[in-house]
Amino acid sequence: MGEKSVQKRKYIIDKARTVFAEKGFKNVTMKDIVDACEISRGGLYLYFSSTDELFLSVLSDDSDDEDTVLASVSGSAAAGDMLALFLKEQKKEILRKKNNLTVATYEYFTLHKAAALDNPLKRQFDTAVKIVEKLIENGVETGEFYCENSLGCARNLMYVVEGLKITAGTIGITEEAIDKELMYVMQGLVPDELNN
Amino acid sequence: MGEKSVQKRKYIIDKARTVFAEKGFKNVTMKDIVDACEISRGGLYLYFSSTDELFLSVLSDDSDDEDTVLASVSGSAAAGDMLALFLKEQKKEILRKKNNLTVATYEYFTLHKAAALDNPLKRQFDTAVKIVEKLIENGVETGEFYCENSLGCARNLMYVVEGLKITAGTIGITEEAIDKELMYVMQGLVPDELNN
Amino acid sequence: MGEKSVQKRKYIIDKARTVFAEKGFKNVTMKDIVDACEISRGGLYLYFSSTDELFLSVLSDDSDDEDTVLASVSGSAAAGDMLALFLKEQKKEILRKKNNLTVATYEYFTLHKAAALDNPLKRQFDTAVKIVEKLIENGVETGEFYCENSLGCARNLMYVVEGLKITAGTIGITEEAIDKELMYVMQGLVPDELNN
Amino acid sequence: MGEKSVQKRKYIIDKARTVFAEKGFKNVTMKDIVDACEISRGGLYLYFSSTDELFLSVLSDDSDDEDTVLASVSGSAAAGDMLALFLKEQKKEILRKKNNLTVATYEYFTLHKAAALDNPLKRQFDTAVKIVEKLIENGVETGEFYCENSLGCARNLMYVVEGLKITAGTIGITEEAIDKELMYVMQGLVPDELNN
DNA sequence: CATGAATGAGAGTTCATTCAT
DNA sequence: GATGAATGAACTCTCATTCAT
Repeated sequence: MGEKSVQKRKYIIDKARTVFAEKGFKNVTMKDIVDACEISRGGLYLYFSSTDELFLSVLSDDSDDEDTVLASVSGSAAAGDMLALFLKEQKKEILRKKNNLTVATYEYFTLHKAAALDNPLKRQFDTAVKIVEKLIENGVETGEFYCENSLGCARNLMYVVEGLKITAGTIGITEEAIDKELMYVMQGLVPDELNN
Repeated sequence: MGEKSVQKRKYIIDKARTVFAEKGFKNVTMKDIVDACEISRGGLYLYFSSTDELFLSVLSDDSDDEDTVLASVSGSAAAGDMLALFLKEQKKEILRKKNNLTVATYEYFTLHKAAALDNPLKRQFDTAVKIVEKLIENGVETGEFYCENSLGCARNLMYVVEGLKITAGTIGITEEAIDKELMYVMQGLVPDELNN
Repeated sequence: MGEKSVQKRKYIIDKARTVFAEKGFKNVTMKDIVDACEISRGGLYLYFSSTDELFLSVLSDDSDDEDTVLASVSGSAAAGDMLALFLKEQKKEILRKKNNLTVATYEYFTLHKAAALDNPLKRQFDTAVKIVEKLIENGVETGEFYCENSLGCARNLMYVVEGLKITAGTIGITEEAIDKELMYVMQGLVPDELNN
Repeated sequence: MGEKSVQKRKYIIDKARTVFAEKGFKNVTMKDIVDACEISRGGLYLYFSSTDELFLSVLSDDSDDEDTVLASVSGSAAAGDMLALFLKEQKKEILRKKNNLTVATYEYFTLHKAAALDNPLKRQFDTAVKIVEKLIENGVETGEFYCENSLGCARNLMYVVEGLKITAGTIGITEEAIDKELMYVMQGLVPDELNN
């Protein structure tokens, strides 16, 4: 096996992300990847031996990106601004047509429920909840937010985001609808006196 | 072609529902259905000529069930009770292991976005929102609920439900978590004086 | 087995002729016949158990028609008129779109060369040659025709007819082209002094 | 896709010609070809994706051979000799058992009448007629032949050849019968004084 | 390391043929 | 006799995977 090229590995993963985003998971064949990468069949197998392995690689590659996002969120700005920033990222993710792995991911983890425990999807969700919780707690301390159950509130927000994601990927959704929905959630956090 | 045996058609649809629930949409082959039904290859084609057609039949067969649910909801009980009943049904749906078509449905409509306009998924979602809206409005009138934006609130609730459904189908979710989440949403509707 | 209905047998043969004429031989399935006849699958098998058997029946049914034609030719009119009449029949056959079994017949006997000896096609061809030969001999006796080798001449004429048939069934041919060709052949029979 | 191995392509075409010659067109399946070539199912599809495509390839491969024949005919020998040579080639073609595509070709163009305009069969026929016409004209000029209508005569000859071909492929025909027939046609071209 | 021709398992689909009614 | 639902064999076609170069 040896070293192969890390660069080429990365290249394949990037191309594969596009393909999975376009076609979901099960619908993608090794041939689709080979065509998208314009490499040889055998060449692909040198790096990945199945769409399963490839998809997981795309997913963990994505986690890196997310970590970056989360890092940027955990700065020291006002809690409200930071939550707004976080939601803006989520909105971008929801609307993203290209490279949107939502449905592919759902598909993949339907086919592989067994691995559900250390499921990247779960980790991702849990991390996001924790971050939102933190942000809300900060906001409550500074008086920007009012919330008696920051964990419940954070979880609620993330379920709404999940709902928006899957809706966007299947039924379709307009930007306005997303804005309206996220606004609605945010307003639940604002103290009544400020709300008026 | 005639309708052949309506009974057998129904039988195939029922078996197929189980298969789709287990394997999603794209992962299901006509052979899977044939095996599940214990009929011949040709026999299946007598009734359905593709997994597409079969899946849509499963879906519309399901709609019947839903209508029943909705009918039961439109009784004349107290708004709060009726919303609770509605959410209980949703919870049942979210938790359902066998015959849960959530992911298969999402998969199907990812592969067939073109038909998005008269998308059963959309119709289903919109109907649910309308019903919840009505229930909330009733509750507000009787003083059971407090809500300034019943449509927004209804939509929020349904996005949460969607989020719970897809989470259950992929990451997995416990009954308690669902209860907690639905409770959280309900409490947002209860007037403050009653909440304490 | 018993008697079945001679009438229905005839009905099936007639419908089948149309189908074979449209689609050739190998391309025709029992289902095609069933559809054309609007009878049941089982019903067809009561009368014919394969397309082979059915096709042969169509063919021998045709022979009856031909005998009629030949009978009409063997009247006592002038040889020239009778040959003209015969060629007119051949032309009709060549041009016939519906119920033209030429290619189907060729196909059938390609697939069943073994049975070539008592091949209806051969019998048909030989009979036609004999008739033309007779007609020419009559014409020579009455001075209408000039021909030193009536058998060769008859055979030549029938090969031309075969060539025209297959050309019509594949490349396609215009009525004028047929007329021109048959005329050319006829003129070869007319004594020089009359030809000018 | 590239051309893969030209050699193998040629190999497949050669094997396929034998199969089509034996079984006609419609009766041939991709599996028949696979078996004849002793290659894998998938392997065949690498080169040809249907019996249609394969058959046309066999046909155009044949055209090359024909061009050679025609070239050899357009030499500068005496017209009579050249026509004799041409007919000898035709006779070889008529008698050829192995690799005789006559019936398969007729079958193919019966099933694909639509494409009749640029029909190779028609092109082939028309070319042959033109060549014979030229040969006859040359012969008339040198006094070897007598013929008032060289085009009509050429066409007649080619219809006879077509008739002989299809007869050979279905009913069957002896070499003597072909000789007799071709001789008959040739004699029609020889001036009377020489004929005696 | 990289290539891409080749393989063969397996999915989709059609149809001749049977058989209970 | 007649029906047509049901069967299963056979065909088309695709793709993951291998391997000689």
